[in-house]
Amino acid sequence: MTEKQKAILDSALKLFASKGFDAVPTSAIAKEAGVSEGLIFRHFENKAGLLNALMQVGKEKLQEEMEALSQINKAEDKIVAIMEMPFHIDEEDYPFWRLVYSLKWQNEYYDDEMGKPMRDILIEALTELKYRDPEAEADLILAYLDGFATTVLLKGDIVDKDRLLQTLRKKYK
Amino acid sequence: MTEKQKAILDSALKLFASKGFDAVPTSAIAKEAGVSEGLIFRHFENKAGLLNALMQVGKEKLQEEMEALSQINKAEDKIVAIMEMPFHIDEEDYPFWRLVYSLKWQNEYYDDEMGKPMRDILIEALTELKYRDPEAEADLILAYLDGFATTVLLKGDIVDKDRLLQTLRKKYK
Amino acid sequence: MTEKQKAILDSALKLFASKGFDAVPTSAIAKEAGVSEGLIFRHFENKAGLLNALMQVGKEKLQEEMEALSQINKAEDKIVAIMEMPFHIDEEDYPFWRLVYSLKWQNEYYDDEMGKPMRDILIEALTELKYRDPEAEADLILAYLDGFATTVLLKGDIVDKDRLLQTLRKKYK
Amino acid sequence: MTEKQKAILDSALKLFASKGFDAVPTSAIAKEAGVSEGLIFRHFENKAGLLNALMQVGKEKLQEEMEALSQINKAEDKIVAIMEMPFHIDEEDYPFWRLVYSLKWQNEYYDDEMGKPMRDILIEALTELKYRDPEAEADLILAYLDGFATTVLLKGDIVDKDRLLQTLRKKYK
DNA sequence: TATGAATGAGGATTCATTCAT
DNA sequence: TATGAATGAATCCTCATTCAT
Repeated sequence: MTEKQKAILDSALKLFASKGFDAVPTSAIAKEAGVSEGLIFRHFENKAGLLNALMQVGKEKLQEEMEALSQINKAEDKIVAIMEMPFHIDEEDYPFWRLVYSLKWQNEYYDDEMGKPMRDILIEALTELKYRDPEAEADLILAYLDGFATTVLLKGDIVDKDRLLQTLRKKYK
Repeated sequence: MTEKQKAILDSALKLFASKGFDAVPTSAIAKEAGVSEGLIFRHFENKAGLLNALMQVGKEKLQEEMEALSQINKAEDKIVAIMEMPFHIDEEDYPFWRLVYSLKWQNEYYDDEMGKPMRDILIEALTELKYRDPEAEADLILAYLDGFATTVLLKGDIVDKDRLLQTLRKKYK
Repeated sequence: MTEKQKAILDSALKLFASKGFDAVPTSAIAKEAGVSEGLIFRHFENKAGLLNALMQVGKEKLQEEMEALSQINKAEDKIVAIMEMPFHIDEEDYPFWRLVYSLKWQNEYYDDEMGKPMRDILIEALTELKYRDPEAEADLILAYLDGFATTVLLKGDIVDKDRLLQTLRKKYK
Repeated sequence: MTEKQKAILDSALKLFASKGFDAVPTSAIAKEAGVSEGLIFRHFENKAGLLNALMQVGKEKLQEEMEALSQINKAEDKIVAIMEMPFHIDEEDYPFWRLVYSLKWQNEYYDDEMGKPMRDILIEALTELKYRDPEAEADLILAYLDGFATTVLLKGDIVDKDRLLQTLRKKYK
C-alpha cells in the first residue's frame, strides 16, 4: 500500500465518518488526500470499493480484538471485557467505528455478520455461567454495547467517559 | 396540511429512514408519493425543509411522550418507564426513530437537544432516589436506552424483543 | 383595466426594467403586485403577453409625444426638442424607457419601428433646413438621442443632468 | 487555456450577446461549443463565472485601447479619437460590446468602473484645452459615445456607418 | 503510477403555465 | 374575478467515472 493509497483511505474514512458515505463526493476525498480524483478509481475501482477497502482494514482490526478476547480464561472476565470495549476504543479508531455505526442505519450497507463472532463468544461464556437464557442475555449485553459505543463515539467529548465507566463498574461489583 | 403534503412527508420519512437522507433523491420521494417533483419544493422549500418538517412532527410526538412521563409519580417507575421506552415504540413510528438515529451520525444534522428533557427528568428522579452521582447514572441509563433503541429498531425482526425485555426486567426485580 | 391588472403591470414594469425581462419570474411579479400567480395568466395569457401590454401602453404615450412634436412649427425648434427629449423624460416613465432600451439588446425582442416616426420627422425638418445629407444627419441626431437617453436613464443619479443640458445647449447657441 | 475552454467562451459570448445573459441556458452554450455541459462548470465554476471570464478578457482588451490612447499627444486628437472609437470597433469585437451594453441595463451586473479611465482621460484633455466645465463636457462626450456605440452595434447593418462618420467629422471641421 | 480534462447521467431547484374551486 | 394547488419541462449544477497523456 503506497503513501497515496493510505492518504486516500485516511481521507475517505475521515470524511465518511463525519458526514456519511453518501454525503461525501469523491472529489472531496481527492482534495483532502491531495491526489487527483482519477487516482481513487485506479486504486479502488469505484466509490463502493473505497468503502470495502476501509471495512476490510477494520475487520482485520476486529479479528485481532477477537483473538485477544479468546485469551481471557474466566467467563466473567470475558463478559466484562466485552462490555467495557467501547470505553477502550483507541481514539484513532473513532472514525472507523463512527462509519460502521452510521452504515448500520442504511439498509443498503447493513452488515450484521460483523457482530456475530462476538455474540458467539458471549453465548459460550454465558452458557458456561449457567445463565438460563444465554441468547437473550447475550443480546442484552450487545444492546448495552451498542449503547455505550453510541455514547462514547458521539458524546465522548460532552460526557465524562471515565465517570461513566466507574459508575458502570459499580453495577457488577 | 393537504393530502399530498402528507403523502410527501410519509414517502420522505419512509425513504430517508431506510436509505438515509443523502441517498434519497427528491425524484424518488415524488414518485413514491405519486406527486410531481416540483410540489415538494412548493410545500417544503427544499430537501432540508422536508427533513425539518419531519423532525417537527416527531418532536411534537416526543413532547407528548415527555408529558406522559411526568404523570408518573414514583421515581423508580419513571426510570423503568424510560428504560423500557424503546421496547414500546409504536411500530408505526419506527421510521421516524430510524431517521433520528441515522442522522445522529452525521455531523451536519446532529441535534443533541432532543435528548435533553429526558436527561433532566432522569437526573431529577435519580437525585430523589439519593444516587451518589445522578448525572453519570443518567448518562448510563441514556446509553442503555440508545442501545435498546438501536437493537429494537435495527434488529427488531431478528431478535426476540419480548424475551429481551423479560431478561431486562429480571435485572431490576 | 381593474386595480389588480394595473398592479400587475406596474410590478412587471418595475421588475423588468431593473432586472431584465428574462431575469424576472412571474412569481416575483405576482408577489410584488400582491396577487396570485394565476391571475397574471388570466389577464395577460402569458409572460410575453405582459410585455406586450406594457409596450402597448408605452407606444400610446409615445404617440402623444409625437403629436406634441408635430405642433412645433419651426424646423430648428423641432430638432432641438427632439434632441433634448431624454432630459425631459418624466421620472415616472424611467422604468418604461429602461425596459425599452434593455430589450433593444436582445435579438428576440428588438423592435426598430418604434424609432421610425421620429426619424421621419427629423428627416423632414432637416430637408427643410437644406442639409446636404438629411438622412445621415437624422441618424446622427438619433445616435445622440440614444446616448443622452442612456446617460439619463442609467446615470441620471450620478451625473448632473441639468449641467449636462446647459453644456449641450451652448453647443447650438 | 485549452481549445475547449476557448470554444466555451466563444459560444457563450456569441449567445449572451445576441439573446442576453439570462435568456441563454448553459445547455445551449455547451451544444454550440460542442462540449458537455458539465465542462462549463468544471472550468468556470458557474454561469456567472463564465460571464466574469468573458469580462476579464474584454477588460484586458480595453486596457490596451487605453494605452493606445495615451500615446496620442495633442488633446484635440485624443478627444476625436475617443469620439470616433465606436466606428472603429473591430467587427470581431461586436459581440463583446453588445454584451457589455446589454448588461448595463441590468442592475445586478451594472459595472460603472469600466468607463472611468476613459472619463479621466477626457477630463484631462478638456482641462488642457481650457474648457470651462470639463466634467460636464466629458460626460457629454461620453453620452455621444454611448449613442454612437449603440447605433453602430445595433444598427450597423441598417445604417451607413461611414456616411455617419463623415457627417460627424464635418461637425468638428 | 498519476494527472486532469472530459463526459453524461442524475440531482436539486425554478418556473411558466394549467386547473379545480 | 381570483386563488392556490399542482404540473412537468427546463435550468443550473454535481458527481462518479473514463480516458488520453
